[in-house]
Amino acid sequence: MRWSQSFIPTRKENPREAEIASHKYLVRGGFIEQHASGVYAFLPLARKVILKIENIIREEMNKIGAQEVLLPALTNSDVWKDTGRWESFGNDMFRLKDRWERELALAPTHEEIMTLLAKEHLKSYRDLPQIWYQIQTKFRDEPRPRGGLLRVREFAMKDSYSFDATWEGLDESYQKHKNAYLNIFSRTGLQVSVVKASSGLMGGSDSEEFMVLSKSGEDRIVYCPKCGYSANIEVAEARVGNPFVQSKFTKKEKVHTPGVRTVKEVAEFLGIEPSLIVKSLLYRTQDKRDILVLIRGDYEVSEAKLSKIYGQELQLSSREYILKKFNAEPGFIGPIDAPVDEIIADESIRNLSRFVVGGNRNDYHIVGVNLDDIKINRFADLREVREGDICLKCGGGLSLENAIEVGHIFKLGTKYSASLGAMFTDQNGEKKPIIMGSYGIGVGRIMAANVEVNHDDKGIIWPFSIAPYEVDIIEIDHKKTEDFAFKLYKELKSKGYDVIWDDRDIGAGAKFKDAELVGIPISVVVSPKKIKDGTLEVQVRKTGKQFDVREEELLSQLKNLKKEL
RNA sequence: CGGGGCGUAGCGCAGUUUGGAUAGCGCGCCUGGUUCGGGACCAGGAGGUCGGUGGUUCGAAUCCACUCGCCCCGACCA
Repeated sequence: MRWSQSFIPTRKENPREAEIASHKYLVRGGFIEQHASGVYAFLPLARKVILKIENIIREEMNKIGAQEVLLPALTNSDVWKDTGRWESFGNDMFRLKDRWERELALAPTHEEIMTLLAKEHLKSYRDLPQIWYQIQTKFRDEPRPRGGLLRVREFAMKDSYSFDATWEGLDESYQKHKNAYLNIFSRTGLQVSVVKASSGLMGGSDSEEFMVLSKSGEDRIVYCPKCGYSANIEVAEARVGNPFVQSKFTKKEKVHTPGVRTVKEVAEFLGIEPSLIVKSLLYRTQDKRDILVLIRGDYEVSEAKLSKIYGQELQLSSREYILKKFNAEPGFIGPIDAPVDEIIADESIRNLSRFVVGGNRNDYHIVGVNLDDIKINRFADLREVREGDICLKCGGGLSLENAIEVGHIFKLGTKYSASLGAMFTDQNGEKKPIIMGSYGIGVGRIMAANVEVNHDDKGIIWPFSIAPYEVDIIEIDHKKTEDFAFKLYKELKSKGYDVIWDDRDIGAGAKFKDAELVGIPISVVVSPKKIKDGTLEVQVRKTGKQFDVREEELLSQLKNLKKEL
């Protein structure tokens, strides 16, 4: 391709709305253009990158025997109602009506549609196992799109689904996907951590996420540098830092604590550690039960864990509601004689004694409290793991890191097959629900995460495998070297390189800047002076190295560079 | 949905506090010329419903109300 004829609208300045590197550079480099919040147009360069990523995905999926399909994005509401997700997806699902007022949805994912297809055709254990996948646009009405391509409302996803007759078969299909995913991410130039994850709306048992460590990521993962344990913070488990503590108070009594309502203030006021305070938080379930959550003062409640325990979203109660219910400010509520339906306590308070709780009356706390003084309905792990907590597996100290989720695999089991009646007949003539798995990859996120991880202050640094072009032929003075450059261009193309020829009649500086911004791995500079001596200059984007090569050595040099990049 | 911010030429911004005449600047774009190894220079030029609607006023980019859109921080997910 000639640059002069390409549609590559690069810009000198950062777009107003972009804050993170991938967003800035993808817009500045002329890859993407925003159309609406969380909706982007993909211009030629981005399209090329995406196609390269998709092809790598296809190769790896086909390698494990998966077959590509393409299902509708516009779907009938019935299927969603059958599995209950018409309700549970809530506002995240784009819904619409046709001219006959029939309800439709733009599919946010395809478990239902795939399962229906399986139901129609997979009738016998002889038809199993199967793996079907597609690369398709999904629609989710995200509450808050952000970070350019990191969180959008319309996005390409590779989603695959496995259908097995046995649980062992599911394990195998799952493992195949895991291996394929590791290949895909490594081939697209990403280092990923595989972490235990919450299965959320998908349901099912095991699930793991593929995470790219990046400060722009909106997920947080916990990992143990010693033994390699890693998990999404939503499900991460750990032992508390200092497990047994007893306060200086020797008997239970009410003390006046005027105006001190936060844990920090109470700790300072009473002269004790925050870990000796038991924090009480009031939550409300969807079915309107009041749950008092108790947790050690130096920890935060994980609402993800809480929701999992109750199987529904819990809402932290408002100040107004607490005032009405307790006749006290939120900072002063406590578990003793609390007017609630249930008291649930985090494991972190199990070993405490003579601790401090709210007095359920403004400006009062109760000190010297023991667990016997409280009627706790149950204990559970409700804590959000903190930096420095202790690894359950090896006793090492845990670390926290931000990450971008680029893939997620689930063992679904029979949730969808059972509710939609996708049954097969086994060898004994028994009808059983098909055992399923579902596996997703965010295609656009691979692109964005790549830029997050691979960039410098000049622009993007693509890995060779997914670069929009592999080689950029840069002419210093187009008028003088056009014939030479054209020959070189044809030659490199004939050797299979994806090459762009910067034949524009503009200053060399601008061409270098564009090449760096757009992130083409290798530039070959054609200078009128140097070609007289039979040399060309090679510039390597990643290392910043520049060196001259003899014309006849160019191809072998490129071959070597290709291996490294 | 709660909190914070923004909307002025294709892009990035100033002007709004304290209302006033032809709404500015840089980049980009067009024409001519000189240049040609790190976003060139000179000369000339085009380009605006000041997000929208309604109001206040002799007069609104500027004040008021409503509204639309976008970004960032918190609860979901690829």
